[in-house]
Amino acid sequence: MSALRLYDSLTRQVRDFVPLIPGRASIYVCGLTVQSEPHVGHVRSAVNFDVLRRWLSASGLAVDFIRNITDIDDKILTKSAEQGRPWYNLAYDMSRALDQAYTSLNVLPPTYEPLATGHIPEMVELIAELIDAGHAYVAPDASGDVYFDVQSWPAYGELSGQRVDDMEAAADADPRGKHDPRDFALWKGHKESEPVTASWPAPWGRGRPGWHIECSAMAGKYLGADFDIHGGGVDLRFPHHENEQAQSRASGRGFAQTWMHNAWITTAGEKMSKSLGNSLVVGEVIKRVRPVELRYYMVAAHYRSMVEFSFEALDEAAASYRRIEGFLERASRATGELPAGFVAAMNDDLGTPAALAVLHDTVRAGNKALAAGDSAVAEAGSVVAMLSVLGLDPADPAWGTASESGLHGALDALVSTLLEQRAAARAAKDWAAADGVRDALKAAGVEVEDTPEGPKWSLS
RNA sequence: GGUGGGUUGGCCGAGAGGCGAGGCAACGGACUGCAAAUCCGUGAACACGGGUUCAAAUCCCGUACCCACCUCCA
Repeated sequence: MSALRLYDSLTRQVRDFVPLIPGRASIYVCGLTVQSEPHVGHVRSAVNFDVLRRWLSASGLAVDFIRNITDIDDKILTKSAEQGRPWYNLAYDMSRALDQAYTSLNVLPPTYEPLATGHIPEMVELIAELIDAGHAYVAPDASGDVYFDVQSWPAYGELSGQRVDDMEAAADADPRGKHDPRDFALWKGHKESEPVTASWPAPWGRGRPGWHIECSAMAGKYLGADFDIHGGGVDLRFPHHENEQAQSRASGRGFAQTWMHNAWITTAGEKMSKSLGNSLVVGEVIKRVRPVELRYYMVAAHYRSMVEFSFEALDEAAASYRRIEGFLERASRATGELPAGFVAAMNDDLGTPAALAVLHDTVRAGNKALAAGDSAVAEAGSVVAMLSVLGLDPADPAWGTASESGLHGALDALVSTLLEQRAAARAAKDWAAADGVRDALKAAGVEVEDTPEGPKWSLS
C-alpha cells in the first residue's frame, strides 16, 4: 500500500507524512471567528479537513483533531455593539449556527472544540514565557498592550515567504507603543469604550488576548509542544499562521510539522466576503440542493484548487452524485474493499478528484454487472467504502432526520396508491390514463421510473 | 512595491514530458408501450508568442488576462 503524502505550505513541497507518534496523528485546524452566519466558503475548510481526518482514520491512525472557535475579537465586539446585544450572545448564537452547518454537512465533531475565552490563563502563561525569553514586551505607553518583538525572531516570515522589510505595518493596535511597526499584539489592554465583560486579569493589566496567541496556547494545551498538522484557509497563512509559528517556536515549542492550507471558494471571480448577503449562507444553499450534494460539490475539487462557486456547477455536482446514489439503490448493499486506485489517489495529497474518478468507474462497472443480471455486490461494497471515507454515504444516518423519514412514509403511501391505479391502466393498455398519473406525480415533484422490480419513485 | 496561485473541450474539473481522468450536457444505437434509469458508441481542450526535446497541456523565456495575501477574513 502506498504511503500518504501531503503538500506542506512551509517547505512548499509534497512530503511523506510521518507521524511524530507512530499510529497517531494530531491535527489543529483554525475554526471560525463566530461573528456572522457561516457561508459555503467557510465550511469548505471544515469539509476539506474532515476528509483528511476520515482518511487518516481509514488508514489506521488514531486521530486527535482539535478545531477552535474564536469567540472574542475586534469584529465580534464591533458587530455586537452595532446590534445592541452582548458580545457573548452574538458569539454564542453564531457558534450554534456554525455547529448546525457542520452537522448538516456530516462534518464529524472534532476531538475537542476549545473556545478562546475558555483558555485565557493558558494564553497569559504563554505570553509571560515570551516576555521572559525576550521575545515580547509590555508597551511602554501604559496601554496595557503586549507585543511580540518581530526583530527578536530572525525566522519571522518563513511561513509566508516574505522578508520583514517588505512587509507593511500591522494595524491591529496603536503603533505608538511598538518597537517596530510590524510587531503584533499578544495582549490588548482594556479600553474604556469596550465592555468590562470582554476583559480578563493579567500581570500587565486587564485586557483581552490578541487573535494569534489563542491558537498557539490551545494547540499547545491539547496537542503538546509538537504535533503533526496545522490547517486552515490560505488567507490565514499570513499573518495568523506566521505569527502562531513565531510565538510558538520562540517559546521553545516545535509546533506543527506540516502546514496545510485549503483554497477559496470564490463568487463572481472574487473572494466570498462576509458582506455578500445571505444567498450563499449554508442554510440557504441547502434549500436548493441536499446537504450531501453540497458536500459532494466541495469534495469534487482538490482542496488546494480555487473553486468558482456557481449554482449551475452545484446542480451538475448534484446530478453526478445522484448517479452514484442510483446505483446503490439498484444494487444490493454490501461491505467491501477500497480499490487500489482510490487509495493511491487519496494518498497523493488527498486527490479527491482522482478518487472520485475511480468511484465513478466502479459505479459504471457495477451498473454494467446489473445490466448483465449480476448482483454487483463487489462493486456496491467498494462504492460504499469509498463514499464512507469521503463522508458521502447516502445511507449515513447523519443525512436524515426522524421527521423527514416520517414524511417519506406518508408520501410513500399516497404515491403507492396512485401507482396502483397506473398499473391497472397499463395492464388495460390505457396509456393515456397511465401517463396521466405519471404526469400528475411529476408536476408534484415525484419522478416515476419503471424497473424490473416494478415502478420506483423519487423526489426530483 | 513584495509574495503566492491560476488560464484545460459547451460546462465543471483532474493531470504535470510520450499511453485522450472522471462527471454534467449533446448526439447516435440498445432496452422500454412511451418515458426514466442503465449499457454501448461519438465528437471535442490544454490563454498567446518564442524556445528546449525524437516527443510539450506538462520544462524554459516572454506577453496578456484573472485571483489571493502583505489590514479582520475559511
